[in-house]
Amino acid sequence: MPELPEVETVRRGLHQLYLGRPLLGLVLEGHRTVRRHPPGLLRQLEGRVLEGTDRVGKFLFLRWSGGRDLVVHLRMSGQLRAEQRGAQRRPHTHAVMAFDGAGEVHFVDPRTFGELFLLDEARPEGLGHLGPDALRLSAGHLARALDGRRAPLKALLTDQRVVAGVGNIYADEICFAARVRPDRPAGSLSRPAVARLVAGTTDVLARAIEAGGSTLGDGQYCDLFGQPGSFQLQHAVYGREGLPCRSCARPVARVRLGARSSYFCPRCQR
DNA sequence: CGATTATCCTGTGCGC
DNA sequence: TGCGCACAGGATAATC
Repeated sequence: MPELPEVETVRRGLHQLYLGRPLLGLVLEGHRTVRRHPPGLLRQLEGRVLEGTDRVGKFLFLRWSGGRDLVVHLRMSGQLRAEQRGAQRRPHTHAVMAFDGAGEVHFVDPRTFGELFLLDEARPEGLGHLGPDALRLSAGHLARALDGRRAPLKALLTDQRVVAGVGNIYADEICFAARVRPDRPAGSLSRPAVARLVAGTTDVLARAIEAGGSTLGDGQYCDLFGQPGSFQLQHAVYGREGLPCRSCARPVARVRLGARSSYFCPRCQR
């Protein structure tokens, strides 16, 4: 599932392929992909030049000449794929952006949770609720966010208002790196544990970006070119229930937090 | 207010 | 073989 490292990998691909290219056309199919404002507003992007790309958490930004930002969120099953001009659309293709001299980008999303929207037109509040991007997380901010909270640590690590970009997979990997159980009450963490979480966040996400993200067995995530990531090969705990901990060889445990599976090493993580 | 649960959706893989 | 169902999970609305 696309989390920060996967979205960053896609962003870099878009930047590499399409920066400086004019958008010839943007075609939408279906009614769910643009839902924060009238879909027709996207037509104002046609003819504009892609001047930059950005990312906050799992939100991807395409910045266009004239000062418009198209926001893309892949949610769980969304993909952006680079295609040749006029390429056949695979199933669940909901948007096609054609670039002058650079082929097309297809937005493919079987579960239709993903979305596109123009930043200025977004309702209700835009993206102002997002916490700091996970790569810019500070110990002070995290300590304040966790202070006094009884909810499981992982619930706050995956709360985009606390820190933007961490989802179910990387929250488990970060907790392992910090040697803290994901089900610990958030407010019970010591100051050193919070510091380890911040360091673990930076380290895990940076290594995951380096590896092109994680592609699980379902093959849901791939980059613009259809290539899977390889960070799953380095996962310490996620998806490894019963397998030996890479550090102490004890079996990795799985618990459910909320409705999500969470993996941890009962010995290495307290 | 904080914490939990339901909702959106489809492909996949499992048990019976 | 086929059917039903649990599961995967990001963000947000609803509810406790």
